[in-house]
Amino acid sequence: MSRIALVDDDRNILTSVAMTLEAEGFEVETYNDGQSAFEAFSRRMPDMAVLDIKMPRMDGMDLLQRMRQKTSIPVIFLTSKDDEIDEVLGLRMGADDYVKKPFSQRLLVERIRALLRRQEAINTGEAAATEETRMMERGALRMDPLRHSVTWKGKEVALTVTEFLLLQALAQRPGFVKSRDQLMDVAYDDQVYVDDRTIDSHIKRLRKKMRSVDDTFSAIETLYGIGYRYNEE
Amino acid sequence: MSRIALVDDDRNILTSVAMTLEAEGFEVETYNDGQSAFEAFSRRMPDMAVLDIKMPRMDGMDLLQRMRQKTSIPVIFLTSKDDEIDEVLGLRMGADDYVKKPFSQRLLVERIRALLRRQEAINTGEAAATEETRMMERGALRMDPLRHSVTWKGKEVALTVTEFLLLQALAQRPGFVKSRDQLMDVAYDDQVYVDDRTIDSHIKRLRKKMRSVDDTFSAIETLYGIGYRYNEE
DNA sequence: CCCTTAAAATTGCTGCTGCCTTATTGTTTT
DNA sequence: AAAACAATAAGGCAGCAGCAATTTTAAGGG
Repeated sequence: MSRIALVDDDRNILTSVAMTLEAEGFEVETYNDGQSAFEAFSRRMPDMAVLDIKMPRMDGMDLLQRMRQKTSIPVIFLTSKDDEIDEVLGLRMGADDYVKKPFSQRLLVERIRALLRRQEAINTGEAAATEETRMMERGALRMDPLRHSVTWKGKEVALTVTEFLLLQALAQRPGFVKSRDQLMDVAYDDQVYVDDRTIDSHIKRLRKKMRSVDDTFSAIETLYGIGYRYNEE
Repeated sequence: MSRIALVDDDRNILTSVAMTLEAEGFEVETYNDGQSAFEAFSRRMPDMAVLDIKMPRMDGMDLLQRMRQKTSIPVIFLTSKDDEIDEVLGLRMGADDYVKKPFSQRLLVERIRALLRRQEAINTGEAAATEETRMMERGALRMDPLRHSVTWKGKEVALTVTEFLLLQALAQRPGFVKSRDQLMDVAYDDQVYVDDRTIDSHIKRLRKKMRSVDDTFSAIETLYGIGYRYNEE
């Protein structure tokens, strides 16, 4: 069974997440800071590591950098601020995934499983089908529901949860209209009513973000009186 | 079966809520503005009314005021801004309840049912036990989960959902400590992790709001290293 | 083709949340 | 006691969501 190292300065995260992971059948070791984790790793390397970015003594970035000189085990970052995410994504510093705080433990477990599966596939020489199958590609749009990451015309676009859900619903069937009501159903729990114009607001912000990548083509079209439609170019 | 009048300028609310209420077995009539509702009411009065505050031609406040000259049927206001709520509460203008937008239809149905029950009890001369049974009283604190309203030392205090849940959990057992973990369980879905300090933040804001009513006594006590405790005076 | 009206886009604002930083308070050690 | 350490409080900030107000765009009727 896989041994997972958990490094975070918040003891509450450590114990709580550790319990969850152990319940899921993983073997877990926990560390309060990068320094002590690093020392332990030099004695015995875990199968994968979950690191908080911000920590006393040695932060997640430093730790990863030093780890990478010795090993290539999968690493997941825990991040709280958006600029930290940018750093993880932008610098391509060797992290395999990241999870934004506050996070659901269910999600973290999913990610861990996904990475371990991929690792397994690599080790046995299989094609890593997991990532490919979950990706959604529609024209120049690539969405990864698991990682919650979106690429538009090759560039990473940071979407909020609501924006992501709406875009996903629209892109699911390019060329078909979706009414605001249908879009609400996707983005909200049943029974919760929000204003029609609120959907418009989210579409507005979506368009703005996509426009910042390419302002010559608008993928989300308005059907006057009906709703919205996603078009491939 | 009860006839309910629904008055709102947003057609989406009208149709959506009307459908729900009809599915719940109510007889529903809808109006786009206060003026037409008023005219209809003068012909035949419904058993109860749900009014949007802000409307063209005649707004909910005006409508209610005119209605009150003829009838005392239960009225629920739909409000979106906090100052509107203050108005409803502060002016005591004869509304029986209010629901904040965005609202869940389930909640609205609950409120309607509650008011109709109370009305029924009044008509038949029974004691209206509904409100009393659902109220929670702990010392100078009164909490009404259904209305989501809180009174501290006689004064209305506006709490957010999270604050309400935390205070409710604490006040449930005066004199007993609750750890941050326990409080998290109350306020958050299972599996979602938030920082310990975030609980502190909510407690901070709770205290601040309660302090603005009375700054000589603090009902929420800190147990160093343990958690928080609610004390009756 | 212009005018009217309805729908949608945009801008801007507010409330809630979560976390960070700094200051304070409480606890333990010496 | 005083110092060292840990936990908490206070203030403040940024992201997100939802809505309102205003402007712009589209549709339909003369």
